[in-house]
Parts: sequence; C-alpha cells; structure tokens
Amino acid sequence: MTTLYADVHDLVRRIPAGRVATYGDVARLLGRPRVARQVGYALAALDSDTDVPWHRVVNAQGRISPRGSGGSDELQRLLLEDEGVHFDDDDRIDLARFGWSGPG
DNA sequence: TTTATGGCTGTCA
DNA sequence: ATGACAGCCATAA
Repeated sequence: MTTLYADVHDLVRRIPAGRVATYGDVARLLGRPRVARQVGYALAALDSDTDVPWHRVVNAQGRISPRGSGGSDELQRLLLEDEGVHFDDDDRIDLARFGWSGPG
C-alpha cells in the first residue's frame, strides 16, 4: 500500500518505547503538515492485532483524545505508563520530555 | 464526482 | 490558562 495510512503506520512503528509524538508531528514527518487529522484517523482504522504502537500518538496538548467509546483512551494511558511515560495531574504528558522529535 | 465525517491544530476572546 | 470557531484533507458512501 502506498496510501497515507500505510505511511502513518510505518512512521508510528518507528516511535521508540517510552516516547510519544503528536498527530501534527507525525504528519509533518511524513511531509504532510496538514494531515494531522488523517493521522489520527489512520490510527483509528488499525486492527486489534496490529503491530503499530498507536498508543504512542497523542494530540498537541499531550493528552489522549477522548473518542468516548471502546475504552481505548484508558488503555492508551495504561500502555504509556507501562512504558515509563509519566502523566501530569491533568492527565497530560510533558512533550518536552517524552516528545519524539523524529528518527533524527 | 459530490457529500459527509472526523483519535487535529492554530487563532481569537 | 480555558472555551469556542474555522481550516484542512484523505477515506468512505
């Protein structure tokens, strides 16, 4: 597949454990700074048995996007905490510390 | 092809 | 700092 989805998946797979990236960052790394929304959308289309660490992607505020169903928003937090990512009292992540600036 | 819909983001108050 | 609004663009009907 040479679609945006595949590119997003490939990039997200490169996010190291214990790090997080924003949708905008992922989009920008792909060379499409305007498709941040589609990035989140691409992650939403992932399968349950996917190998893509979708939980390492959060919004620009360092918070988890409330999709409101599936409870994946809680799962995401658990997975991140399990990787050593620390959440603030406001359920926020310090992007300055855990933010991933790309492969280089 | 045209609508409709978003796991977002940046600006304004 | 928070709350509200418009832009942006790929996917699915």
